[in-house]
Amino acid sequence: MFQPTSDAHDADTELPVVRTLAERVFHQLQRAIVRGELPPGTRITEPDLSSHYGISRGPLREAMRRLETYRLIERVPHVGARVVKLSMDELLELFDVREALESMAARLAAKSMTAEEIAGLRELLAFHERQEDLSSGEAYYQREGDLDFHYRIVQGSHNRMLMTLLCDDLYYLVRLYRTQFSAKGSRPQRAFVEHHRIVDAIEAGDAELAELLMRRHVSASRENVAAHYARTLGEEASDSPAIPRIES
Amino acid sequence: MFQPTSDAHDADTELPVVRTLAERVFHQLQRAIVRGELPPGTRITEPDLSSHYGISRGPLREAMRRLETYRLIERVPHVGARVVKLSMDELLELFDVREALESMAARLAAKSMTAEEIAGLRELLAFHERQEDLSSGEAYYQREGDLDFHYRIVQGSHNRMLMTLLCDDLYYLVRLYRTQFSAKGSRPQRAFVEHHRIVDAIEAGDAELAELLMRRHVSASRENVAAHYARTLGEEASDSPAIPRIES
DNA sequence: TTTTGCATCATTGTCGACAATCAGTTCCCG
DNA sequence: CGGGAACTGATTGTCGACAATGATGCAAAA
Repeated sequence: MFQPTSDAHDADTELPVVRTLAERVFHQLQRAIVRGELPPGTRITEPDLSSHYGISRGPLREAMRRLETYRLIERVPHVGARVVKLSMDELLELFDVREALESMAARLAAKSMTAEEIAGLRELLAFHERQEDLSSGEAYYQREGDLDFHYRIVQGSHNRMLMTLLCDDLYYLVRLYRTQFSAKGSRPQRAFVEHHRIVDAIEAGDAELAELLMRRHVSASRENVAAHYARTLGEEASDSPAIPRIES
Repeated sequence: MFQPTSDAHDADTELPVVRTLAERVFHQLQRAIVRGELPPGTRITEPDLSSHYGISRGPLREAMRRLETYRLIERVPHVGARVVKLSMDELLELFDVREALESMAARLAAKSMTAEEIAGLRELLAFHERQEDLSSGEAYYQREGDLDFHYRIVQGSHNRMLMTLLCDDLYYLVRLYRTQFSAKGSRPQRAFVEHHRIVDAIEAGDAELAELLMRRHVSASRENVAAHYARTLGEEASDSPAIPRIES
């Protein structure tokens, strides 16, 4: 049911097992939305999409229904659907939810993670550090690698409901936010340190500490985004969207 | 979009505004499942249900898709769907998720709740106490009133994403668990006291305390369920896994 | 007797067409 | 000239039928 592999965010590049048309077009649409090919607010009409993807409206409606549950589109009966338009308020709300769920995940991970999983986590961090050393570019790291880290922690909680909520339901929303606000990490070094501290606590089996650190980690990220947004909101009084910096 | 009224659990008795057949049959099926009229594990076939409700398979499939997102049924492509079968492990997982989300909700509620909302909360508690005094039956309280309290706290967080997750996504799962495991409230008095303490903290604007109390409240409920389950499991000489202890 | 292969069948997936509803426009009336 | 009601066009909701897939049972062979 779940595929606790490390490369969950590749689920849209290498199409997983797709047994039905609706599933295929769902993944295609999801990828298009997350990548920004379908800009937020775009109105989605069933005839257009069905002809574009070469399928009938039946499977397309099922795909759209799934997109709705992932909160990537919003539908109104008899009116239509449009790609979700994200506001800064909602982004901050998402951070609160992540803080609650991911800190719980860290607590559970400290008690449930196996030695192999912890080793893989350390390896992941080392890999990311090498990446940063080489290209000094935190672009890839910030965009995907960081999510990989959080993703593994959640998997390590061994709580399937938590995994579903965070990795299936909220994961693509986080990615969408990053593309929409063109997130660039503004504090990769501190994030690296915090990641290491969290792994330390998990390895020591210190659930309390792991939870606290993860909580601060997500909270600091939230404050970073909020502060940057308030700053950019100072000079601009127009409708030009602010470009906040999002990290982890 | 949201209806932050106090009687959310009546959403299935008094049908809300239903603009489409799929919505109507969705609510009917949801109600049937939560009430236990469709026992867990029941295989659901589209032709049967479509003829039973007098609609075609199109809207029925849409209703089933929504039920799937609410985790009330499980579908497998080309195989079929069945009413979700709940295990004790999953129930405990649900408690962990609730502990994380509802404690966050209490924290936010302590900072965001209006005086009117707090007054309504106190009124709700007083009403429940009178109910208990009158019939000395914690049946209604345990089954619905308690959820009402938690529901209002979540609404008081003023975090729409949190509200959606807890009240829309997980709410009916909680109710289903209660009917399936025939939850008997074994500690109504303590729950009452804890509820009052939580409201006190919220009224004082003490976010930290409100969060901690809610966390302990949910955790205690979890331990209560786990202990009761372990006790009833005593006669069975199974390899019952140890119930992990969660401290707050 | 057990196992394997096949055939049948029920159920789900998909499609095209029709009906109901809504948004935008135009026309009429005050 | 402005406001409101009806019209038009498009889009969504619904339906029945066909195709594809997986499950079930039987029969034949080892």
